[in-house]
Amino acid sequence: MGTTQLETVPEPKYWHLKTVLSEALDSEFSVGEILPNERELAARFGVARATLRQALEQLELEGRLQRRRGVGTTVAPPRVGVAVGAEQHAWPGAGDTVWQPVDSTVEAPPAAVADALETGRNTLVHTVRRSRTTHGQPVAAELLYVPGQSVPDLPAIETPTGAARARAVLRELQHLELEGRESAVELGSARADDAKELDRLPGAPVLVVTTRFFAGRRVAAVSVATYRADTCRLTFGDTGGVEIHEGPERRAS
Amino acid sequence: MGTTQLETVPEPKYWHLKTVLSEALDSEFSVGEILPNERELAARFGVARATLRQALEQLELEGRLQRRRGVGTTVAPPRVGVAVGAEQHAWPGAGDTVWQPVDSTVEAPPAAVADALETGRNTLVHTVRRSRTTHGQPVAAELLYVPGQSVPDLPAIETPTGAARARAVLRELQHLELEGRESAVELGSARADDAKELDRLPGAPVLVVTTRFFAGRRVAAVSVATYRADTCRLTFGDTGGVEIHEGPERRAS
DNA sequence: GAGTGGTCTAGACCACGGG
DNA sequence: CCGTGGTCTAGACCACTCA
Repeated sequence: MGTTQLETVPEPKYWHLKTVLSEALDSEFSVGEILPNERELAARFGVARATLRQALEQLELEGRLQRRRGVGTTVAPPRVGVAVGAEQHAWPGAGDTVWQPVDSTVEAPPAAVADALETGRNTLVHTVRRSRTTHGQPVAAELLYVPGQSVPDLPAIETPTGAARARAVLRELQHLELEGRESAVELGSARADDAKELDRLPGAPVLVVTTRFFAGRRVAAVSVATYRADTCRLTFGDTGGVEIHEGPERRAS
Repeated sequence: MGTTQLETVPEPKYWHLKTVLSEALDSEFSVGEILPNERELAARFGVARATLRQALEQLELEGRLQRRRGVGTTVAPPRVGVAVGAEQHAWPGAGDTVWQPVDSTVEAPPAAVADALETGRNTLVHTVRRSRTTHGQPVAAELLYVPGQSVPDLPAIETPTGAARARAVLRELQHLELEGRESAVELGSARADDAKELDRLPGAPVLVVTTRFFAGRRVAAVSVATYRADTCRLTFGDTGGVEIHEGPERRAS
């Protein structure tokens, strides 16, 4: 008896490091500032570089830091709020300024999308690639899947090039009456193509927003949008597209 | 000349590993099955354990695997869709079956919440802790912040114990006419208390849903709900709370 | 070419769960 | 107790950016 053994929970080093760094970021650094490099930080805290990196990874995941190979680690600006699923009854691309059509093809969608579209697994559909930027930074890459039935007049006006074709598909889509939409958000990791468009490395954490558009009692289109999880806060609600809040918002510690 | 140098992109080992494992999961394993332990897997693939772990981490992030210390690595079931922000005009706790009141206190909210509430930084508010489970598994932990003005009759009926007090606050809230709500989703990492409630380690990836409830042209309450990012898919839309889809949904490879 | 973050190794020990 | 995943180390080399 006597060995009361308080504090039986030895906090992992990287967790403690993260806390210390987080407080230092709040008090001693300003947005955009470059931190000392990893080798020096590790030495300064008396830990192995791998351990320090574990702490940095967490802070990057939380949107506090931004790391770039060959450049360094900088203090990230607060996450930007991006409106998602506003304009409940507007088709994508209707007078859109935030999304830029990039390309368009005809191909067989991945199985999960085919299921959501309720078409057969091997049915060809139109695809439209779009990218979204805010404040000059890429924040999202989207792939929109449109079954041929949803744009019956398209083949007649077959346009050759990528972006123009994309716009044509979006234009045809406006002819349908949109009845509703359903969205889901989940965590994913960036595929190689998305990563490139988002200016991140493959495997970077992303928020995947899957939306089903309903028209004529059918699923008229499916969109899979990939948002940078480190820089974005997705906003929903009755705001009509207005961003909820701006400023130094931080989660409770 | 002659050294045409195709494939100048040496794919990282862990990335390739992830792909190989992912395909193996699809074809050779079924949900709940236990994988060989990390040391054996690493040996089998001829890589260091740390490298293998990097691949496993990614797969866990994508909800394909579940790892538990002292137990092993198992194949995760498909993510469960949880409805968020349905019933646009219902207060939290109105005949709720998915959320369980846990506790309630009076305290000063964190700065970010105080800002969202538009109360002063040091104003005391009621807090209500709730937890959400699906299929017997904990999926979310919520902290609801309610300024005293929103529940003016509460002090008179001061109830002592935690869960009962939580229910009392929620009941008082129903008296207000809810005008709308705004939600935002972002990636975070679980704090120690949330992690415990979610049966995860601290730092585990979570989807943080911040909701502002409006009544009487004011922000009447703010909710910060923390969902397990590995097991959850958050659904929004005109579904009235019905889950969007069930089944073997997988993102495009 | 110098300096950064990204990948990888081969070890060690620890915390936890279950028999 | 044993086996599991979680943490940590001290190195090495690679890929990228920029002057």
